[in-house]
Amino acid sequence: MNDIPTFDQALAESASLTERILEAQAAYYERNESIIADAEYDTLMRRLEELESAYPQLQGQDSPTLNVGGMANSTFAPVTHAERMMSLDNVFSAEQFIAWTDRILKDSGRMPEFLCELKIDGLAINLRYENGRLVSAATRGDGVVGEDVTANVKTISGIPHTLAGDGHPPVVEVRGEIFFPVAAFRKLNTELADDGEKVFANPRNAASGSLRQKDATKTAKRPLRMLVHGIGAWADIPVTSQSQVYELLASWGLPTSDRYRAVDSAHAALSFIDEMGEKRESVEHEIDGIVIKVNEIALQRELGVTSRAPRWAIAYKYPPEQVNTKLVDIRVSVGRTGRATPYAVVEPVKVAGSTVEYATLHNQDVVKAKGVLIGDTIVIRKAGDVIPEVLGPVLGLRDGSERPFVMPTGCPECGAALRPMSEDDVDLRCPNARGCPAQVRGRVEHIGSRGGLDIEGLGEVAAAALTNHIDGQVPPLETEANLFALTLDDLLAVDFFRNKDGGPSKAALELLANLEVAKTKPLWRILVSFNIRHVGPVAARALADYFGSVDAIRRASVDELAAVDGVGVIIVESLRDWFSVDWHEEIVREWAAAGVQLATPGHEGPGAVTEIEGPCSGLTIVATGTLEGYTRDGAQEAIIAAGGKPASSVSKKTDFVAAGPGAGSKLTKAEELGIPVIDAAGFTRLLEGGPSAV
DNA sequence: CACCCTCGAGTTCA
DNA sequence: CTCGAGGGTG
Repeated sequence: MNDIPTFDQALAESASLTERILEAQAAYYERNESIIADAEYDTLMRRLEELESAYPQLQGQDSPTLNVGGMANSTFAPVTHAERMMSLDNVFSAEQFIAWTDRILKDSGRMPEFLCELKIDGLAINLRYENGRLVSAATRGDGVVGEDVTANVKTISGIPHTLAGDGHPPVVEVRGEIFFPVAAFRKLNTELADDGEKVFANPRNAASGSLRQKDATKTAKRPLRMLVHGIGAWADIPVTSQSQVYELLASWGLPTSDRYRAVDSAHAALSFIDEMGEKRESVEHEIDGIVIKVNEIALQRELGVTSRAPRWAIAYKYPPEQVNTKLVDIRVSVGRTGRATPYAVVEPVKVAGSTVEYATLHNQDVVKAKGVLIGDTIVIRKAGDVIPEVLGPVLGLRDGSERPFVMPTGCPECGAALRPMSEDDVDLRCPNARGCPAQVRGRVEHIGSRGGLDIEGLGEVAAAALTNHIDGQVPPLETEANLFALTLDDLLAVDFFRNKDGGPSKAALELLANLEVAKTKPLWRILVSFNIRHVGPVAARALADYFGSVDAIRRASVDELAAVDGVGVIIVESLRDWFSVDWHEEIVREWAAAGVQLATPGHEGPGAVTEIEGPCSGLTIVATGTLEGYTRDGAQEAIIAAGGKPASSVSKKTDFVAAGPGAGSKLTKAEELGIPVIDAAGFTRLLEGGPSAV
């Protein structure tokens, strides 16, 4: 049975499967009787797993699939909860949420106050206090019977062994969530990986693994945390609202979250949901949604519960960062260096805000390592919230029609035989550097890019228009050698640069004007535009500063080149290789002939570079995020002008990190290393007055 | 020679 | 942003 229904069908089906499985489990574990055959139980379980792998958001933490094997092979003693641990019903959209609030409205006759809180993606735990002393801690299990993890839970800091204050009933059960803080989880995984051990798939698994240690001293070493969010039945509870429950729990010394908000309309609840959705990443624990509860306790009692969930609360589940989609095809693209890169073509799907159609697979080894077949259902996520990444296939959804990817032997664009360029190169490359349209296009685009000559009007589309061979016609550019010799007539031969009336398009005029401007750009940009392997902005700058002209670099000896800071044997080799190719010589010749400035005016010739003296001399500064008043490149230039060194990554050697809104991992790293972080205003002060001005 | 710091290259979508 | 690899340093 491999047919996968739509989300709505899957939702309904998984709910009914879950119910039947839980019933069977309850009968088995509580009353020791089998109400369905083992084989049928297995079938239900497998089907549920299948649905959950197609729609991961269906897998709530109380899903029976997370408790495979039940208590049978557990090393922890079973504990029967005094009161059943309920789960929550889920909604997946604003519409479904409104439908839920409408029902509350209908059932109660008024729109109540709601309490919104984060739904922690951790492990549900029940703490039992007798006369104020913690006597038992148990996992949820199937809701009725859980596992006794008291010894382990007692090692978690922040969980009181004795309740503070008084006024607690003789026996009280407190419900909450144990989680592994995200930052600590990353650190743990790095350490595990360094030691060659298996890493945890996510913080919840890490929490689960850490809690279920036989040896509680191991649990103690893991930085688990807990937040409580509920209290078991208590007939004459001395408070009237859910928010007061939290105050009460906090007054007993229990850890409660401060990220909750009481709202008086469904609309306001949705705002909270949206707001937290955006802040999702900045919370210390993973959240998979928002829990909305009716705040008034009297009304909670009035609304009551169904067999498995209260009617007075609901979980709004965020769309997952990981989604499943179909791998339609694996194709191969060739970049400016000739490298042949396989990429996944997938059925378009929304992930973390944007629709993904393509995802790189890097090279054939990666395709093999990921184990994906064309036709597979695969799991996709956004790495760093931007770049789609294929995680792997959903094996349970294969039906036999999938086929493996075969790396082509020829270049998809020019047909030349692909081969590794050196002996231990895993990448296959198209050897036809001069004639392969894909490579010429890629190089021309690189010349126009921001890191290159920054030519507006020479982007992806224009580069393609200039280099595409259509119906065997010779394009305006055969190689980049002629780029600066382009005339209006050359451009008018291509549709892209013509208006409807046959005249030159705005793009054509813009390109010609900007090519003219580019001719006098700094020497390092020219070097970057040569597309010499291993020579990017930093190496190009070092070379340009030291030698001052293309000619001086070409004539320099190996030793002279290697004397430049940041240039080693590999880069030297690469430079000499480049200059020894005759059609590269032609690029230099033609560009010079077209008036491109191949030397820095006023440069004294090869020699040590005099350091710029400035307020930031000797400082290494990293700029990240959006700094008001600076462009990305502008910030770099400003650092150099002030005598500082702009770096692209944060390390112990970094002196300052200038971070604006949108800063990501570099900011985190800076905080980890205790490096001073400054904002845009501080950055300006630093540039003008040096470190003491900050 | 083993590390750590950087850089280069490829990457997607709005 | 991430990965792999070049360059420099102890």
